[in-house]
Amino acid sequence: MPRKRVTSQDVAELAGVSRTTVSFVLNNVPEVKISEETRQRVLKAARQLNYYPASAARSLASGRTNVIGLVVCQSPNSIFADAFLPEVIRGLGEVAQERGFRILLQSVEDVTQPSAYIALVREKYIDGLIVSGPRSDDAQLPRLAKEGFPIVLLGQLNEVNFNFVDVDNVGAARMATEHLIALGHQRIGLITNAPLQYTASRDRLRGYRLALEAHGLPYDDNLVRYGNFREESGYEAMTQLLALTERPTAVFVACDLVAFGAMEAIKEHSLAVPEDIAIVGFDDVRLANYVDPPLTTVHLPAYEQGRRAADLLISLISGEEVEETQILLKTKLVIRESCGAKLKSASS
Amino acid sequence: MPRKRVTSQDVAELAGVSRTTVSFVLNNVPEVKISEETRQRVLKAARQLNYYPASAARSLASGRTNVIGLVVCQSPNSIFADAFLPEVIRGLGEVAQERGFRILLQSVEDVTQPSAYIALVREKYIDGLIVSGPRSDDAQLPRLAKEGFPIVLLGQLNEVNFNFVDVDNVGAARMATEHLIALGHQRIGLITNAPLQYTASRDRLRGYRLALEAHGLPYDDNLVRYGNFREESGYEAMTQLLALTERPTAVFVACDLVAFGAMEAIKEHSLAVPEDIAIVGFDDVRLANYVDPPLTTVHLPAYEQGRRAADLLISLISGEEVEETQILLKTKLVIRESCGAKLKSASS
DNA sequence: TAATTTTAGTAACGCGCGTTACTAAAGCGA
DNA sequence: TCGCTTTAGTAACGCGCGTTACTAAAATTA
Repeated sequence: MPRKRVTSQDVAELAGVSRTTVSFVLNNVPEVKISEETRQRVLKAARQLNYYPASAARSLASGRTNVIGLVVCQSPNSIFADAFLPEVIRGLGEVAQERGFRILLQSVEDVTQPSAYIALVREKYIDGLIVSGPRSDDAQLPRLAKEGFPIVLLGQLNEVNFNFVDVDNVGAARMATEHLIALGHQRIGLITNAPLQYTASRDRLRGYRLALEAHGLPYDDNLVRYGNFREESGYEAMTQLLALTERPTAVFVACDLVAFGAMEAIKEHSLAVPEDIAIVGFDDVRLANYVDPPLTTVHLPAYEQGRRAADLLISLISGEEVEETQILLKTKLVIRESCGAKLKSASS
Repeated sequence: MPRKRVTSQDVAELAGVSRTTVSFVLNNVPEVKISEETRQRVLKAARQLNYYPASAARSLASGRTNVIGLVVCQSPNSIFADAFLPEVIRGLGEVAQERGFRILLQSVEDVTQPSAYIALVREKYIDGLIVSGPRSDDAQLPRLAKEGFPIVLLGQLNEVNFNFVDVDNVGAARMATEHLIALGHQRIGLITNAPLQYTASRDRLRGYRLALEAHGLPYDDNLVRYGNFREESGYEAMTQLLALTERPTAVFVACDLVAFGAMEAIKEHSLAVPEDIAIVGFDDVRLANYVDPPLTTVHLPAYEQGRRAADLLISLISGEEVEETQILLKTKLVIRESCGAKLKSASS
């Protein structure tokens, strides 16, 4: 005997009012006056019947779903930054719940077939979209944005004027490099996280250069190599740096995984980190705390990114005036042992 | 000029048929005959108008949403098994997409307030539920199940007769222990992943005992200690084992994180892994491949779990006859260096 | 040819709610 | 008392679709 679904009609009858009144009370429609007494009667009836409005009917009538889509592109970045996605989800989920939204998850494996999430929009499953790890070869996304559909990127795309929440890569890279400079290093190498077509890579390179310039250090092309997310690329790049006649005394590796590969190469040359070569990474993968020596690295505020993205998107959906639609979040340098800072402070 | 939404009415008019016919064609209703010619006309009109049915209207009329809920309880297990959630999501997402379902994500932080996902059900956002890391103190879940709402657990709960997809913990623990036995160990310790109120802990203990029994080895209470997900507990437990007058030559640690702690303790006693004490872990956290020595451990088929769970749930929702509603997945032992197997094979 | 079945399609209802336009009653000052 | 405003609430429409019950025409059978 699965009792029939309780509708607002049932609540209305029990409370002795019209269905309209029930709707007004439960939605707190401000411009309609309802006496406190009937309001309480309605609320009581609803509680008594354990009434839940049917989402489908509600969104059919209102044109809104109160659901936001989270599109997760399984790009190399997000795959290797292990704890990133769960943290983002945590932040996102919290804010969504606070503001009465649900999260619809769409993971996109096949990048050539990104249209999966388009259906979410067309079929009106969702009111807005958060895209993690957006691809610049995705033609659908700019189109949607141009139609005025609310979108927030976790990451950046240079083409169109997207709303986004991202990490301040320039600032982070600069901070990391300056940390090495402050430790007395003059010849500082860079191994990027990825080829330069990635915005993040370019930005981190820029931060590195800014740091050098700000401290009067020359920029030397020979000291810059390019990683591609993976360890092997770091191993390879570091091997090249070590082969230099004048090799760097410190290297900023703009991706932890790549940094692990780099450290491997250093070990194989019977050199020590940080004594011979200091290393600073980027991402603060969980692993970073466990390698030998523990890696000094830039921590990503994934949780905060999730929160801000959700908040921004929901504000856009709700038609609120938003002052800041392109948000760069500050990062934090986690100082462990690979940079040699603790060595310094111990010896001094 | 955001052109008005295209409805099935528009398609009907363009195709010169009734709206009913459009619905029949697009939903492939089998018991209704539509001539191939009009069918094509309708399909063409739909394509031409770029028609997408509105999900809200559809589910209001049909009573189904084609959405499944994924409830992620941030329990200690899932938090520390870093790559677990993304993998599960990947598997889940694939199957869901294949079978025409979406995924609604609900992360539950506050365990005392699990009712958040109840609203998902009551408000008819979803047709079924997948619960990752279910809590036994969650009173809502059994109630829902009793009402006949389709639920699949990722994990197990002993109280009610839930459908679930889980790892064969008994078999996995037995396999791990037997691996150590096969390597010649006679005194094998056990450090559990968690206290015994957790089903998984009990099962792994049981697998350990079964392995001993099967090979005529005595079970010794002194060799069994209890972890609680975290490294420190492993450190602590191993320290106790090392203090034994007759200490084990190998230890099966039923959780990688705990195993890391244990290895720490071993190192501090100036003992070597695996020469002095062999270690086998459980989870195959990404880290496992990078610690020193790389950890031999039980790999969890997270991706497969996601797939099977989605498949089972959708079958239940669709009212299909399902033969197996309680699924135990086989695990795989990943042999690295901490167990000493490679040592053996090299020396022999 | 008439009676029956099959084929191809339609009219109309209902899913449960938000919302607009309207009304009846009460309050209020003159 | 009358006209006017405010208060409190309602009737009715529409959101866009699935689905049932029905029908007209064509095909088949007797």
